[in-house]
Amino acid sequence: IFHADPKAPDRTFSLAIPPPNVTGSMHLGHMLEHSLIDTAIRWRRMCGYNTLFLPGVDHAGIATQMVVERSLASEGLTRQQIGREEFERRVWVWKEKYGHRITEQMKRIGESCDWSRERFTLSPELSRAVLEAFVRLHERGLIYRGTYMVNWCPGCQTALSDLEVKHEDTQASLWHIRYPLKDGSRHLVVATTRPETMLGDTAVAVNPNDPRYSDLAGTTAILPLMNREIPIVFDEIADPQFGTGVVKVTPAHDPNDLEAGKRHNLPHVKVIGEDARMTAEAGPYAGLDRFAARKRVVADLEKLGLLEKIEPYTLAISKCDRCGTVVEPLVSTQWFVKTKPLAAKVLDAVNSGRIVFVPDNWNKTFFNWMENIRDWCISRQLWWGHRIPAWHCAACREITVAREAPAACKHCGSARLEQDPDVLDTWFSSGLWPFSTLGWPDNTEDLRTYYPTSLLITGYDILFFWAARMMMMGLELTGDVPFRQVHLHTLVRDPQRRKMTKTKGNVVDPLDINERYGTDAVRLALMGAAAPGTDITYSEERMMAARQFGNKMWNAARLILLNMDTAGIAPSLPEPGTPEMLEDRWIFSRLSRTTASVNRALEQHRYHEVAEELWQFFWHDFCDWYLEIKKLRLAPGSGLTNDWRNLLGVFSEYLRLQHPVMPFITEELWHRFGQETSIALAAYPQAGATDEAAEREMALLQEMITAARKLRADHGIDKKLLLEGVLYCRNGSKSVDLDVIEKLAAVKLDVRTGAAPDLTGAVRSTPEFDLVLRLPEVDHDIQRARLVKEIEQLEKAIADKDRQLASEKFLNSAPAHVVDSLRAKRAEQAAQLDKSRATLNTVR
RNA sequence: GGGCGCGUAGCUCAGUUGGUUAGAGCGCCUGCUUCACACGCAGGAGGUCACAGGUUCGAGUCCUGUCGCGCCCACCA
Repeated sequence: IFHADPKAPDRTFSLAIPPPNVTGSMHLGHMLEHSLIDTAIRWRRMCGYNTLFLPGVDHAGIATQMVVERSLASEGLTRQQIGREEFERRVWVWKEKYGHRITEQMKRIGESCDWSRERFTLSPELSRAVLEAFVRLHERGLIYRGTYMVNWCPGCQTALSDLEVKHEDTQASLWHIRYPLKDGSRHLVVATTRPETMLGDTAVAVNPNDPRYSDLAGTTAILPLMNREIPIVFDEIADPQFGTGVVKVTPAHDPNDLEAGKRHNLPHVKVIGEDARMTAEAGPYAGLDRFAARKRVVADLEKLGLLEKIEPYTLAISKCDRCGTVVEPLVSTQWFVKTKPLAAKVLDAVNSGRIVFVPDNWNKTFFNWMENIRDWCISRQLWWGHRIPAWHCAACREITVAREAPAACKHCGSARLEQDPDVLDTWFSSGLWPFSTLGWPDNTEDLRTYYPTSLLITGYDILFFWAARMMMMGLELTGDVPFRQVHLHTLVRDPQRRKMTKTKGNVVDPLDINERYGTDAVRLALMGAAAPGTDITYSEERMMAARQFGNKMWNAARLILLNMDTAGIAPSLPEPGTPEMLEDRWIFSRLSRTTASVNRALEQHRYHEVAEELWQFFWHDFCDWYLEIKKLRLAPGSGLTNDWRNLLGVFSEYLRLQHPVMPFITEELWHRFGQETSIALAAYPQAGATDEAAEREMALLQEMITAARKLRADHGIDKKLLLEGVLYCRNGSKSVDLDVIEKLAAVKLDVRTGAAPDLTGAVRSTPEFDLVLRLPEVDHDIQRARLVKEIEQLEKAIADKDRQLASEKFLNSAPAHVVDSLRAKRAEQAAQLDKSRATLNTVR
């Protein structure tokens, strides 16, 4: 999140950077953030600017650091002794090695020492904000505690929110099991993908409108293996179209069954425990792992002849996002946030345009999610994080929620209180980030100045986890939006286009990439590839290309500095002079266009266009043409001439324009050109006027030079060999800068007005000019081949236009400017075609 | 099951509201160790824009369908 300080927009800059490991996936944003951290540190060191670092919320990251500290302690070392770099290296290694198994590790370590959980939280300011947010939401009835079906991860040993559960299509089986009726008359067949849960069945359901089973009212079935009598109930839960139309009801292990159970007052039999093993309720299966129990149940049913059939079945299996363990739905008592009222505020904010997504690809998905949002389970049974500020009374079993540990139970006055052992979902505190970092709940100067923030930049993969929660929390707790715009950037994928995640191990270390290619090159490469809406495939080639660009900038700067020295000018960036020469008028016009495009692209968050425009301008306009021409003008000992002022003016503006993309090289060059203060403080360029006449004239000049080079290249003539020739200009020769053409094309030309009387020899003809060169030897085959190809292309282009121009409908319905420009282009091409044909005839 | 997106040069990708001969980088071919840069310069080859229809004077761009690929969301046994 960038805050522009409204009090001093040109002096102050502040930057809030979330830690790179919040989700474990590799973002474009993370890579850019790393370079921003570099930049910010540099700025602060350099000029003492108001660069504000705000605390992040990476609990797992902090926990990892704790583990490393702990392992150091066992070696008798401290963090200070080994130094920051070595410490960070070890943290990285540890993360690589253990990744998602952090919970397990933390528990082991936590049990073996006396660390209190509070040590795992971050800043006291953040803890206070979390506490305050929880208490206020609780007071408003937006946080409640209840017993519901939750997603339980046996790997992490904690409850999860819906978002932390990922669905994966898997080839599984559908087991059809016979449940005999109590009277022994027949049996019902139920289908299930989780046969072990049958041990917890408390009913069998059929659809009330299903004629096949209308005679079953009031009857009971015998639950196989457990030999328990269970009622047969009529409920919509059974779909007559699916399978046999009979469904087993397991209220303790399935959300739908839980609802059905409520409707029919069915008991809950919890046969799978938090450890993923069968409970005592599972009778003979108690103690077995759930998957082992599944095998045993199936085998036992088989033995009893109660297994009707096994069908292959594709099902979306639920797995824990963090550790990949198959999630078990369990009835459990947890804390929840009531999300509907919060979501309503968010929907209103987005609908009314107070929050805008850029690009808007995700609008539809976002609305869909918000409209169908379910309550958010926020309690976690982890070993780090913010403790829930709730105290359980041992006397009356009631709960007291308070900002500070209460001395007595609010309900019965007992002092036998114990704090809830659970901690909060990390995204709960993350959701407070935009304002907790500014001093909330206090009404601080920072909060008044910077809130709401202007822009959130984040990856779409945490849109719901983070952005949506910040909106809900912000609107509820501060009454205003946390940010006005959300730019959802793309993800960087690995070369096989897979998402980069720590669990897959296909991540790259941004610091390492920065080291290898240079931070600026990495930024340029990523920005150039970051077209909104589609992901970036990580490509080393792109990094290398961007590095070459950096070198090109560096070398161009060297050229300028060397020549300044020769000219007797101290390194400086003076105000631009008067554009008198064609190349000056042209480059200023091109620069204006580039500046306009870049500013527009920045506003629209089209960063790839920024990178491309800047690349194109610098390499192919500034270096290839402008500097090549200016080199001819610069004289030793000249002092600061108008030529120099123009050159330096353009260069200076370019550096400022490029600075957000490549902060380091531009800053460095800025200082090498004698600037005292940071380039970041210089005004960002705004577009000036364009000069279309200059652009046209320059295009003609370029065409003349290219024509000469092509003739030379076609005939394989040594570049250094000076060629003589004649240039016939249709509209006179006054504006032709002969010197430039001669130098850049290594030719010596007579310039005449009018058309060439004779097109024999090595000739390039255009409607504007004929260039005839005297070559040692003219290869007519080459000449002919080129002309024939040219003629073919022109004929096709003209034929296409003629077809359009012959159509009444086109002439009547197309806008005038389209018709006009088509006619003009046709005339031009026809003229060129005539010239080419005439030349071809002479070659024949 | 619902939603979003992709398929354009050998490779990686641009192409904002439909409008002149569809672009870039890398790679490839030819020639250059010219005093900023061989991480470079000059020139060049290479595309029936996945396929089939449709709308339109005009489609890479809009619509429909097909094929292939990817992502997000989803408690149907």
